[in-house]
Amino acid sequence: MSLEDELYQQRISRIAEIEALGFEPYGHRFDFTHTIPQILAEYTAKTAAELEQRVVVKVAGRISTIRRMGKAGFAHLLQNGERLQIYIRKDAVGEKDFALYEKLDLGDIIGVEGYLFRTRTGELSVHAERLYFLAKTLFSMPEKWHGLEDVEIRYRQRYLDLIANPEVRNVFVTRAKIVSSMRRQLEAHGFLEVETPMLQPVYGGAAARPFRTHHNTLDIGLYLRIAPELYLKRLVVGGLERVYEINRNFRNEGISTRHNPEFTMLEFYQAYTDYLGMMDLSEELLRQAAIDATGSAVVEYQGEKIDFGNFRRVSMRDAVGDPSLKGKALVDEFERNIESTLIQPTIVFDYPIEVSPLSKNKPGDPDFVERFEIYVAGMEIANAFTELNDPAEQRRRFEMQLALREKGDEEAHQMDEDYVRALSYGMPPTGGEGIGIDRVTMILTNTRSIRDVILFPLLRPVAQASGLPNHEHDS
RNA sequence: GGGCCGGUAGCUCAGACGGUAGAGCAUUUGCCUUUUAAGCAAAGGGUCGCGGGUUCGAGUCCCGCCCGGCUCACCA
Repeated sequence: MSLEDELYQQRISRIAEIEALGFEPYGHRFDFTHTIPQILAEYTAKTAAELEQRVVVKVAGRISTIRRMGKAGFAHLLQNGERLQIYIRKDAVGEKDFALYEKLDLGDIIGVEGYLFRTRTGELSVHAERLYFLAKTLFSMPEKWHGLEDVEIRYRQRYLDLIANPEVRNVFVTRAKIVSSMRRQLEAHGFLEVETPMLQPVYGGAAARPFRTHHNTLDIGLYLRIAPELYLKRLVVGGLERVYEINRNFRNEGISTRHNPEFTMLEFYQAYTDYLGMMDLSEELLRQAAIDATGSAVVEYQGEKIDFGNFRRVSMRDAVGDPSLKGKALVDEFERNIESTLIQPTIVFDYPIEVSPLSKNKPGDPDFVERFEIYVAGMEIANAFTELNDPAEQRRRFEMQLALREKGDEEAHQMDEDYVRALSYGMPPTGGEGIGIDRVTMILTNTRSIRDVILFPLLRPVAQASGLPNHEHDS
């Protein structure tokens, strides 16, 4: 028998032993008096003498360490990323509960009732008077010193990563703070949160290859959206003058430390402003999100201090510094040599018209449009423009894209007749922007890989895990 | 897709030159009523990612494949 089977069988048989003692191996509701973080926050400052007026508590958590010493012992319970020590002695908990204690495994989830005290070495602990059994673990937990290091297991079994590595938990707590900060701020500015289709008959709003799927009852092909943009602007036409959506986009392209096939985008649209208005708003949003997520507008990323309170604004032409370059060549040069050098928050504005089919022309400068992107730590984190609201011009732009598609550009935009029709009813002048939530989270949590800010990043399934056949020519 | 690196016990890792697979933690048994990487004593535990090849002999060398990481290309 392999060790893994042996450990498993051991724990299966322990379930029967726990039942024989009169406990359920998988408990029901447990009414705790405090969470472990609450106890630590409330009582860490109390001295041993102050705790002599007994504070009785009921707490629950997962056993993360255990030290048995004959007729007594210590353990640490882990809850919400924090640990509290418990002290169990036979004469305090009684025969039955002590027999349970002797059968506990690392990773089991238990409840403890008892009073707070400080040990000889001063650690705040619960002096147990009663134990409750809440859930059995059948597998052994990652090692206590090094945690879980195997990157593949960390991503495939994220729950183990979250148990073993407290800093991972913090990344996702910070991510949630960023999202809620954005929501709070946009709502304060009068934006309405909406949801638009993920399944789209025509995909648009970005240059990317899509995922394809099929609806059985309608018997039609559909695309997973690459962006919500064209739907959000239909809503602006409809009079929802400030709208935003925070949701997933899907792009059928490469995977890297900065790219996951599904990723989270914040898009927002504001009627009667332009890209300059979007610049001001995005500086404010990002600065405040940094403060709400980390406590400061200045954050450290990979050894660099990045100041979200101070954005530089530079035109793409000035950033590249070569007046002879135009169109795609200008963008190529920018992406090749300039982008990675933009560490501090930088707004790069005025893009060539060729690469910007949804942006409004720059008055007096027919080769350029009113568009900007924001770069931080060498990464693009936002893309914004004054929205093109002239339906005839929009149709010409789509036609330019179709010409590119004819020449084999798989990422060129599709014609969207329904969108042109919507614009034909009149869309007010509008500024719009998309902010990549995953990348902002990377910077604000000081992580190098996008997989570390996505709970379940896409990995190749192991063995039989995929339920679908692979289609060789499905692109 | 290309290049580089990795996959050895449940976890974290060692294994020159090819010569009977190791450590710590975890597990099991015994002792231990304020320990905290608890301690002491003993024990069990491995298709060395998978498949071929070379060899008297392969964790180690060669070939192919699988999975992952970094990186380049594409992209946000």
